[in-house]
Amino acid sequence: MSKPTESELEILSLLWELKEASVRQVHERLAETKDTGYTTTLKTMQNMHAKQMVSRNETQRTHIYSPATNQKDTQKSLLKNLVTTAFGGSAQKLVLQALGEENPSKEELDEIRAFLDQLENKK
Amino acid sequence: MSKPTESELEILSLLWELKEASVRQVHERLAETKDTGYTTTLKTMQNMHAKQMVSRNETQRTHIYSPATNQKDTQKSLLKNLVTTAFGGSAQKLVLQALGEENPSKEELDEIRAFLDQLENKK
DNA sequence: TTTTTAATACGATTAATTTCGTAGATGTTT
DNA sequence: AAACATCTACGAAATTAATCGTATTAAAAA
Repeated sequence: MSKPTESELEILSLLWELKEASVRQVHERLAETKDTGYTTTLKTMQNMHAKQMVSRNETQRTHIYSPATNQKDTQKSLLKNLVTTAFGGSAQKLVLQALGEENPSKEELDEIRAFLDQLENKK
Repeated sequence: MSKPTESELEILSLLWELKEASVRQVHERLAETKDTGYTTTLKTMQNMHAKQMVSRNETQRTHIYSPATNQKDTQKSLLKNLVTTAFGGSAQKLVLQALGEENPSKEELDEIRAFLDQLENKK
């Protein structure tokens, strides 16, 4: 399963959120931040379908797309890629940097602590 | 400051590590994992220089390059980009996912805990 | 001093990605 | 039914990124 391009990832991300959507729906969301034509979105989604990155229901004239790639796996590989290319291979550094930027709430901090404990117990 | 391409990031990353290096030195490191010609590396580094992504000392025949973009800032913007495109805007999710993958040592876990405490005290 | 080695510059090519126009089909409205 | 709107398909242009070949110059070795 090949790495999604930047444009593909934008769309994939929307599909993860929406679970399923028509080209029109995706396009309208994209249009909020981007200024490209409808057929551009269509073509990109067709490409994604050809690559089996999304599946689609063709029983209606308006096709309905849904993600075919697991969100977790994709996130995992993108993260791994970022860690090796930008963080010298240290996920630790990435985590600290991300935490520093996020300004997390007390609840989020506790959630992370709980997760850390859980990881530690596994050893 | 524009986003580095994939190839540029590989080089930038090496320069962050080495502080400064000639094209030859960078190329030899790249050659460990990649199979492209010397002039490809050279050209990419020249492009980076044109974009002011790196600076170089030209007093010697062999130019010495160093990063001109701050590592932290670049990491920050790449992280932000990944969070919005792949993690639906939630840095929290990214952190948990990264931790889950990393299988961190006890020491690293403690270091993260210390950092969390520090963040909490700031509130 | 001649030859060889190692560097930069730079254009050109190839490859990948993004974008869009147009044709044709199928619904929808009047 | 005619006009209009909304789809998909598909090719092709435009843009961006990556790769390399060749010319030239400078240093090092013979």
